[in-house]
Amino acid sequence: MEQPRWLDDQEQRAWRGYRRMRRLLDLELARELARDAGLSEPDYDVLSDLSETPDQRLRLSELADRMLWSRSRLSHHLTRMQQRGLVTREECATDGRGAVIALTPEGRRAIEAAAPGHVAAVRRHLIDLLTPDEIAALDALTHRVVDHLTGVDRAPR
Amino acid sequence: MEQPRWLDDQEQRAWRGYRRMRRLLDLELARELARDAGLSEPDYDVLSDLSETPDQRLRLSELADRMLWSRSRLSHHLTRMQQRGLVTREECATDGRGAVIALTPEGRRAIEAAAPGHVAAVRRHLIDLLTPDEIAALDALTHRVVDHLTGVDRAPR
DNA sequence: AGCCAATTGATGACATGTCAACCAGATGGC
DNA sequence: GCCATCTGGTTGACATGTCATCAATTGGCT
Repeated sequence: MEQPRWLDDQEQRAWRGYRRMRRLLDLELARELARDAGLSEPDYDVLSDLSETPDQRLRLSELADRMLWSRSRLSHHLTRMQQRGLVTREECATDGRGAVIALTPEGRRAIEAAAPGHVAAVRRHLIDLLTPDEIAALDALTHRVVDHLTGVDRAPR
Repeated sequence: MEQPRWLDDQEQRAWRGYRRMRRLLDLELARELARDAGLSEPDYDVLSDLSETPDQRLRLSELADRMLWSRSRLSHHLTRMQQRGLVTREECATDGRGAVIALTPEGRRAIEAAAPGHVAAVRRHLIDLLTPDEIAALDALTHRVVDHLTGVDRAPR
């Protein structure tokens, strides 16, 4: 922390823009999702990830890793979703400790009902506002940052 | 929601990359901030916005608007920060209902101690990983989305 | 086989965020 | 000047997220 290298104007604008977009986009997507489908974004993410697996079911840890959630958070959230009948917990055949999370028919119905509207909202408020170049840039840049951040964990630092 | 126009591969990658970056970057910045300065990101944001005003003080609503927070959230958070001695609430001279939030010397010390490290982290994990073109693209694109989202509120829809 | 460290997932205590209800002070019409 | 209404901010109840801890298993090692 010798001499701070502050952000220049351009960098500052990009950083602030990012944070502002982040917040507003989140609010709007969450609002529409709740209004149109009765789901929160976390609900949607869980259902979405589950529905993408071949068997509609995943080990809790596997799901948590994909979502970048702590097991604790996921466990808590699942008990809530379970009470609403969206998912179930099953025993794991190969590991006595394990919990296998499965989509219920109701959960499947919920995600199928929610998805088109949600995708449309993502388009309306983000994707369709960008040029192809910008989408490509976003793809490249975000993945570079992600790679860096996941690399950091392994590195000794 | 007639026929959903799904995201194509490129769009999908950009969208997922964005969400992943969002999450990882947040975790890492929050982690370093807590470790190095004993502040949460919300703490930092409040202190930062306050410290940027000429007088180190702002009306609660004004602050809430800048931060895109609800008044309620800000009020709750301020009582916590107040208990830690980082900010104070003062009466407003021109409006008997009003609350003016001011940085304490301690709050000022906290933000000044935290800022260099935080900026460095933002550089290390984001800004310095991007090309100038990408930073410019990020600036342009985020502001376009922000403008769209803030315009939406006014529009009848 | 038997032991022990590591892993899985659940749980309780607590921090944080949201929502609706509320109160006091401001405002505007009459 | 008075009342209805609006606005700024606070509050309490509740939803959600984090953290530390715990019990049950597992798996490596001898």
